[in-house]
Amino acid sequence: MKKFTIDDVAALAHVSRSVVSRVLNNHPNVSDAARERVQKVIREHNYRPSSVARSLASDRTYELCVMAPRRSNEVLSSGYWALTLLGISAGSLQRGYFASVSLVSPDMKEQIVDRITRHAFDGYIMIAHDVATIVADALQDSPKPLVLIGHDPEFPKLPSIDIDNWNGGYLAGRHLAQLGYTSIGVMLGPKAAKETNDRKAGFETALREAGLHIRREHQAYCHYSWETGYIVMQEWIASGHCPRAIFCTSDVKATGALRALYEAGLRVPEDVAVVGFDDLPASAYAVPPLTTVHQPIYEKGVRAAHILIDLVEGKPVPESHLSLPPHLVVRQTCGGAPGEAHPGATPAQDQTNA
Amino acid sequence: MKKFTIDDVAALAHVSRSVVSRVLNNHPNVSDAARERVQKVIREHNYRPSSVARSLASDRTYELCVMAPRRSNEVLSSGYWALTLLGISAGSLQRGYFASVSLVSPDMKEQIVDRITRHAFDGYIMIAHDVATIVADALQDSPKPLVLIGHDPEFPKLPSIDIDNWNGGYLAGRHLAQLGYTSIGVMLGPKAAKETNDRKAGFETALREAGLHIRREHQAYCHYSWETGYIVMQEWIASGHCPRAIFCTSDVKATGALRALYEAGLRVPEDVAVVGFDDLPASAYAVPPLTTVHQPIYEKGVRAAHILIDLVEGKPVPESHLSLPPHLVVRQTCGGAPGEAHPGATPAQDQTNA
DNA sequence: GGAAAGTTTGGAACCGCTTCCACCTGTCAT
DNA sequence: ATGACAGGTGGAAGCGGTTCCAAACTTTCC
Repeated sequence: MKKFTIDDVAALAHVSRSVVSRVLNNHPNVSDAARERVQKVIREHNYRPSSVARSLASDRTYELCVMAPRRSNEVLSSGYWALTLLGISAGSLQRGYFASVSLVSPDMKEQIVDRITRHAFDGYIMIAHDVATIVADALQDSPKPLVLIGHDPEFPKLPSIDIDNWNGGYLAGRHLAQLGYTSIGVMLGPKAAKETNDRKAGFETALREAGLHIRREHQAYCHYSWETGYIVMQEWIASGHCPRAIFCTSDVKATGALRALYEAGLRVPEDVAVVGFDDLPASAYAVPPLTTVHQPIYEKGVRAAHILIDLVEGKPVPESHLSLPPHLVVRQTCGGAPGEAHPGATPAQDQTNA
Repeated sequence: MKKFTIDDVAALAHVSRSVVSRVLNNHPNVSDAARERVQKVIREHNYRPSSVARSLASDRTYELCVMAPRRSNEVLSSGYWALTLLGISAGSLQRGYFASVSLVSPDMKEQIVDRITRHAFDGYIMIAHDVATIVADALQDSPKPLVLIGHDPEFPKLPSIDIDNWNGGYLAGRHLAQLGYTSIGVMLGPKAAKETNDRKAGFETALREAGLHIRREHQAYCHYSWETGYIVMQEWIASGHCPRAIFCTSDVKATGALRALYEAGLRVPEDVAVVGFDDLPASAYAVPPLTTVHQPIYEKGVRAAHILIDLVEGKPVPESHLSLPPHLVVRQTCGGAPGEAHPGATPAQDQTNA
């Protein structure tokens, strides 16, 4: 069956294909009569212009490429990733673009780079910096714009969006200090990451303000995964001098720690208090529901999409490094004032409403 | 800056563009000398053919469209979705295709359908049937193949891949019955879904074989979400005759139930035993670690991709409704023989190794 | 009434690739 | 020698749109 093309529409509407094209693209200079005839034909035959042909001619694809790390399945299945993508996708759709994901891993580099550089996208979003290092060389002389989710000092010129990690750490530290905990441990992220150091610095500042400090052995650097949280916690418990409260720089690690505490027969928060970071949708349903630092994951995605599209369309982008504020969500893993309600009893719903 | 095109390559290699095209597509009839010259130029100038132009000329895009429900964020952030996508993406990549996701929701129907029908994809994969109902009319006369993840009697002619849900339910029922539980409740999925009924039938068969049955009030139909699991469990607890063991047809609901039990001061499994369904990566880190029916989510994705690509390439597809076997993963929410190790101590890793 | 300006139109080039076809070699059997 | 046939090559016609340009048709205004 022959495809129904713009020429068919033109013929049936008794106009030239130029007119049809103008109708398709909302150009002003089309007479009402012609416009109506064309629209009627389009409607009746359910005609859709080929995006491929259109892209070739106009050098615009309206496709955005989001590159996410393929990494361990924790990152993906924790919900962080899905929520980010959901945000990007929603933001793109609002502006008439589509976001499509490429899972990037070092071993697939060839294929990914190949695809990415084939002029099929109007712009790129990278979730997490390690993606950046993988594809950086392939993209560095790309004429297409690129935005990063998460600041990365290695790529100072790339527009990026992140949260105020220092403040996030500070909120966690102040909460623990205010509740009177003094023996405090911290499970950080990868040592090299900027966000790790920011969260750590904010956290330590809060403790210092309360006259506290963290013992060397209560400080661990580890990946974002359930397993590492679980293992580190087990080690602390086994060591005999387990901290009374811990700050995990991700909910996933906190969840792993929760399991280790449960298996060791320790109660949360009576024996050990826990505060996480991220406020993943699942964290409201942890046992006990997790007190954590909320970051607007979904919104980061939406904003990243808008920034990128502004760049694509040549609009001025005010700030090149945008920072969103985190906030503390108090649930049940830190105890707190007796009689205090559990503000986290209902999971945060804000993220899907946008 | 002018783009570097096939004609530039041709000129530099002193051949016609036909020859370059043949080299690009591994056509046999090219002399070794010419092939080498072309490849050299390609390498030196880092030339990449435009996928857009190529698609227009060949009517093949090597892009697969995967449609996932936009729905509530639970589905997305539970990991089920991400794992499926990961599988599809891996399966596609193996065959030289790319999978890109469209989040489908009724309110976005216009835009989604518009995009989907613009001849930009070689084929489609639908995750979950409700997606199918949204876009079904738009896609029904599409010449491109389509595969479904999850059987759906409404679309009998569509190739699909699923697990043996009946058997999954049976495994859960038998486990509970063997452990000696007699007062058993069940949280099912949406009433209309085929998988709900299959799991229910298998579960009930196992109970019947043990001479057991489920009381009317211990049977609830609800969405896949933490919240509904939480609420239903709370209601059962409040009713005064809470079942001694429950089967939740998704881990997400089971996790919600776990929180309700925790908050009511009930111990798992001592007071109430819980068995889930899915074996999401997070479930190994639930408190307590969740006993559940494992389904090969990642593999379903891989297989779906392969089936679709076979269809795209005109290869014969042996079975049109493929079923994969589930299996039981015993962890700590059901109790069990004393002294029995916890097989779930380490989370299932198989899914990412493929 | 006619020039100037604005609106609407169709023709044609072009985007970068694939693919059909005709043509030109050289090899081999007759 | 002559023909048949294979491998290798370049020319040219698409694929389905956008966009520039000039022509034709209106309207406005002196």
